[in-house]
Amino acid sequence: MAKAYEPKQHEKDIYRLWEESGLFNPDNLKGKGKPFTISMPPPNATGILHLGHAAALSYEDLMIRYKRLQGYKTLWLPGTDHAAIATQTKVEKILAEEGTDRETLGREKFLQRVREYVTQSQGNIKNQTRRMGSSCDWSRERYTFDEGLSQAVNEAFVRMYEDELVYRGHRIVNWCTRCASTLADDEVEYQEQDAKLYYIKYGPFIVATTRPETKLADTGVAVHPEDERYQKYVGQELDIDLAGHKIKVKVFADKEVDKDFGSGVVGVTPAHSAADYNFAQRHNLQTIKLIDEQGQVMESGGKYKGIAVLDARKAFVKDLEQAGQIDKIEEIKNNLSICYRCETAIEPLTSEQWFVAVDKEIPGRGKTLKQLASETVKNKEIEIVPERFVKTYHNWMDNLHDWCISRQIWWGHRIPVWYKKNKTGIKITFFRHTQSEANALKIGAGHKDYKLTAKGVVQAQEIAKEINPDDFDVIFSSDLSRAKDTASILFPGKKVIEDNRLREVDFGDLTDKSGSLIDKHRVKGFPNGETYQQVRDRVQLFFDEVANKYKNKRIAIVAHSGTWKTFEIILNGGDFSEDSLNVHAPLGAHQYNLDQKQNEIHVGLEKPTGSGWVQDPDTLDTWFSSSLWTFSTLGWPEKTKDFKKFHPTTVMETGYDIIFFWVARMILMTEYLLEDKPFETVYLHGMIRDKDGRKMSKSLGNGIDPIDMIDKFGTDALRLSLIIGSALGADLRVYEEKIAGYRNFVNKLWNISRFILTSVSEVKTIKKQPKVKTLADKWILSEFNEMIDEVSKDLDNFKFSSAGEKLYHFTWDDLADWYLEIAKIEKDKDEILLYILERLLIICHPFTPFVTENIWKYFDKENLLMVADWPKVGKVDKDTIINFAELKELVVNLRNLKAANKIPPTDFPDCNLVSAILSDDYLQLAAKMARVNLIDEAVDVEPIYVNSSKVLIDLSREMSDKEKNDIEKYIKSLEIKLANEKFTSSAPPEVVAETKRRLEQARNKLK
RNA sequence: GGGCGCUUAGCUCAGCUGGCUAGAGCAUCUCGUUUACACCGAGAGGGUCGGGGGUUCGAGUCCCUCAGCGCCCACCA
Repeated sequence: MAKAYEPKQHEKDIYRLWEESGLFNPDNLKGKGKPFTISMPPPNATGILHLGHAAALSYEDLMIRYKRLQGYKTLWLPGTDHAAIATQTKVEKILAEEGTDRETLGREKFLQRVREYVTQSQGNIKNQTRRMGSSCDWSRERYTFDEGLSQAVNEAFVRMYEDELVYRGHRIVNWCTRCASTLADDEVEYQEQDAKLYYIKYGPFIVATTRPETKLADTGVAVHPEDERYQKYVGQELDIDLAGHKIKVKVFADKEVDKDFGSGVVGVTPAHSAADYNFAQRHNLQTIKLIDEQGQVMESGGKYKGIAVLDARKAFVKDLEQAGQIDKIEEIKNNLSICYRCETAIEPLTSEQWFVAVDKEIPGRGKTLKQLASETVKNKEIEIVPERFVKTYHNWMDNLHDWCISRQIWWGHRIPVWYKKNKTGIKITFFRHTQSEANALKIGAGHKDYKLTAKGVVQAQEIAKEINPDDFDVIFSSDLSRAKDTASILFPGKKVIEDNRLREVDFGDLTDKSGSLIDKHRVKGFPNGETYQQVRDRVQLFFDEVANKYKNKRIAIVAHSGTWKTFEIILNGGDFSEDSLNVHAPLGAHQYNLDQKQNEIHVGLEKPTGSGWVQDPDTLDTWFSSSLWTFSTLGWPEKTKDFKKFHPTTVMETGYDIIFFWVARMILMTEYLLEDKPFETVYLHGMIRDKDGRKMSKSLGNGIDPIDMIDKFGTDALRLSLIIGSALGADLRVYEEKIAGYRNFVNKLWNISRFILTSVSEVKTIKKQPKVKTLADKWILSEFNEMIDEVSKDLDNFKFSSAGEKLYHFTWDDLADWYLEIAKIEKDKDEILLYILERLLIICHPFTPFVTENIWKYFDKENLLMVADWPKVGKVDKDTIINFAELKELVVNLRNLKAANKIPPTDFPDCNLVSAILSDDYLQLAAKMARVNLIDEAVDVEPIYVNSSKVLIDLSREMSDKEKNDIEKYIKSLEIKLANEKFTSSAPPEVVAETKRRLEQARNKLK
C-alpha cells in the first residue's frame, strides 16, 4: 500500500468495477421486500455539472449505498431532461455568436442543432455523474424525449383534456419578448430597480403609473369604495383625452385599491397587467390589447403604433408633457418582472394559450387538483424534510392560479392537439376600392384618407351593374373614405359596417411616396409603419369574429389591396414574398369561402386520420413532462413490471429552490393520474454557496468546478465536504480549504487501514466480535458500537452531516489517536483491529465509496464492498466509556505536566502513579502513553493529584491558581444545586445522580 | 404586506423534545520525527451563545420584545 492515498490512480478503475458488476441494477441484488427507490432529478441539459448537482448526487448516492448495504433492492434511476427554455436559450446564444438565429434556420434545422447540442452535453453530464461515484442504474436511464416518456406526456394531456382540466383560453399571460414565449407564474422573477412614477392628468383624475404607455389601452378607472374624493364618478363612463389619444373608461370601486398609494386612482389596463386583468374580470371591462408579442405598440396605440414599448413610453410622456398633462414625476423603487432564464423584462399580455385548471372539480373525484395536492401533504401521506417546508408548500399551493402550459418555443413536446379547417358556410366576396386620388398620383396612401377620383366613381358604378346588393347579407368596409365610398356605390341603400382592421397597410414614413419605392419595403416592413404580418394578424382577428357571428351568411367586403393580400394568404394559404406582395388587387369581385378558417380540434395521442390536420405549433412547459418523471421513467402509461415494483418511489431528493417548479407539480399530477403519491418522502437540501455565502455564478466568477476539485482532492473528499457542515436543509458554504481538510481524512482512513493490514499477522475476516482482553478493547468496541448505532439512526433521519461528523470523530480521534496508539503498546490485537476495520469500511462506504472499496480489496473478499452487510450494533458499555475517559485524562495531564516543566517528549521522568479507579495495568499503560517511567517507590516530593489519580512525580508543579479557582467554582455550583431541595425533588433521578458523580470527581481533583 | 430562516470561538458551522464546566473543523501559538499517516502527532489559548425581559429547581435550547442579516411568496398601480 502506498504511503499516501492517490484518488486519481484508483477512482476510474473502481467505478468501472462497480458498473461492470451489474450491481447498480436492483435486478441483480439479492435483497427482498420493498425496494428503495430514488428518481434522479434530471440535471439541466446545459452540459456542466455544478456543485449543486454534485451535492445532490452525493446525498442521493449516500442514501442508495446505505440502503443497498442494508440489504434493500435499491433503484436509483438516472435521467436527463430536455429543459425546454433553458436549452433553447443556450443554443440561441450560440447561434447569436455565429451571427444567425432560429428564425433563419427554421424549425427543423434549429431542432437538429439543439439535438446535437443536447447529445453532447448529456454525454458530459453522464461522465461527470460517474466521476461523482454515483451508483445509479444506467441500464434504466431515461430522457424526457424518449418515445415512452413522450407518450406519457401525451397521455397525461389527453386525459386532462377529457376531464376538462386543460383548456384553451384567451387570458393574460407572462410573455418574454426575447424567448417569444409565455412563462408560468413561477418562472417570473423580480428585480428591484429605480423607476419613475408618473402622475398623469387623466380627465378629472390624477393617475399614477410606472408604465404610462399602457394608459393608451386603459378601459377602466378603479378607486377605493370608501374613498370620498371619487365617489361621484363611480359608475360613470368617461371619455379621456391623453395628449390627443382618446380612450373610454368605466369608473368602478374595488377594495383592492390602496387609497394611499399614488393618487388613490388606478388606471386599469386589462390587457397588460395581471392585476388589472382581475379587475376587468370582476367589473366586466373591455380588454384592448396594446402591445404585441414583439413588444411593440399595436394598432390600438394610435400614433404610437409600431414603436417598441420603451420608445413609445418616451414619446408618449413627451406628448403628455407638451399637453401639460404630466402633474409630477416621482422616483420610486419598483419590482421589475423578468424572465428566469434570460432576464428579459416580462410583458404581461392577453393571448390564447393552454392552461391547467387547478380550481376545477375533477369529474368523479369531487376535488380540484389543488385540493388533491394539498391534502396529500396535509395528511402526511408525503413527508417533507425538513418540516418547515410544509408551510412553504401549502402557501404556494393555496395561491396557485391556473397554470399556463403552452410555450411558443420550439424545443419541447409538441402539444398533442390538431386543428382542421372547417366549414362555416360563410361566403366572402372581396372588392377593392376603385381609383382614389392617391392611385391617380401613383403614390401610396396607406392610412391616409383620400377620396375617389371621378374615374373611380365611374369604375364603381360599372361594377355595381354586375352585382345584386341583395345577394349579400352583410357588408363590411374599411373605415377609409375610398373604401367606404366604393361600398356605398356598390351597395346603394345597404348598411355598411366599418371596421378599421380592414384598413390598408400603414406605409409609415413612406406614406405618399411613390409606388416603386414602396415596393422595395413590402417584405421587410415600412419604417414606422406596419408589416404585412401585422395586417394579417388584425385581419385574422376580424375573421375570427365574423366566423363566430355570421354562420352561413354571404358577406361582402370592400377594402384595399393590402388587405386583399392577407385574404389570399389566410384563406388560400401561402406565404408573404416579394412576388405575392407586389401584386395589386384587380378590380371586381373576388370570391372566397371562410370555410377554411374555423378550426376543428382533435386532442389525442396520435395524429388523426384524414387530410388537412395541422398540429398546434406550440410546445409544452418543460415542467409538465417533469411532473410525470417518477412514473414516466418506469414505463407508464404501460403497466410495466418496473412501474408496479418501484412506484411510488421512496425518496425525492432535491434542492429547496425547486419545490414549486417540480416537487409540487409532481405531487399534483401523480395524485391526479395515478391516485397515488410520487414518493414517500421529500428531502430538500440547501443551496451551495461560496466562502462568503454568495451564490455561485458565472458572472461573479466564484463558481467551483466539481471536476477540478475531484482532480485535485478526489471524489471522496469532495463528497464529504458537501455532506458535512450544515444542519438539515440549511445552505452550505464550500471552498477549497474545506475540501482539502476532508482529503486529509480520506488519507487518514487509508493510513489506518495500511497500519492495520500490514501489522496483523494475517488479513482475514473476523465474523464475531472478538473477546476483549483489556479496558481499551472494551472501550473501543463500545465506542464503535455506539457510533454504528448513532450513524445508522442519523442516516435514517436524513441527518447526513451529523452522521458524517460522528464517523469522522470515531475514526480519527478514538480509533487512530487512542486505540491504535494503545495497540502498539498492548499488542496482540489483530482480531479486534480487523473486526473494526472491516465494518468501519462498510459504514464509511456511503460517504467515501472509492477509498473504502479500494481498501476492501486487501481483504481479498469475493464480494464488492458495495454489497457487503451493514454491521449490527453490539453492546455499548457506558461505564467503560466513563472509565476510559479517566485514563485519557490522566495521560493528557501527565503530558501537560511534562510540557509545563519543559521536559523533552523523548525523556522519561520517573513517576509513581496511584489510583483509586484504575488498576495497575492501566497506570502502566498511561505511563507508556504519556512517556513517563513508572517506579514503585514514592519519590521524595509532595504528591500532585491529577484527575482522580495521585501522581508522585519527580517534578515540581503546582496546580495553577486559575485551575484551582475554576474547579472550586465548579464544585460550589454543584453543591448549591444539590442543596436545592427543589432540584433534587423535581429533576429526574438520573440527572441528580450524574450531578453527584461529577461533584465527587471534582472534589477528588482538589484533594 | 405575509411567511420562513439566521445571529454561538478570529473564520465556517454543530448543539434533537430544556439537564455534562457550551462542542467540532479551519486558523493561531508551543512542542515534536515515537516501527500508519507532516494530507502527521502531543498540547495550549480563544465564547457573559445578538440586546432586554419572562417561564422554570435549571434556558444556547421554550415564550415575549427589540435590533441586524438572508431567503421565499404577494395583483402597490
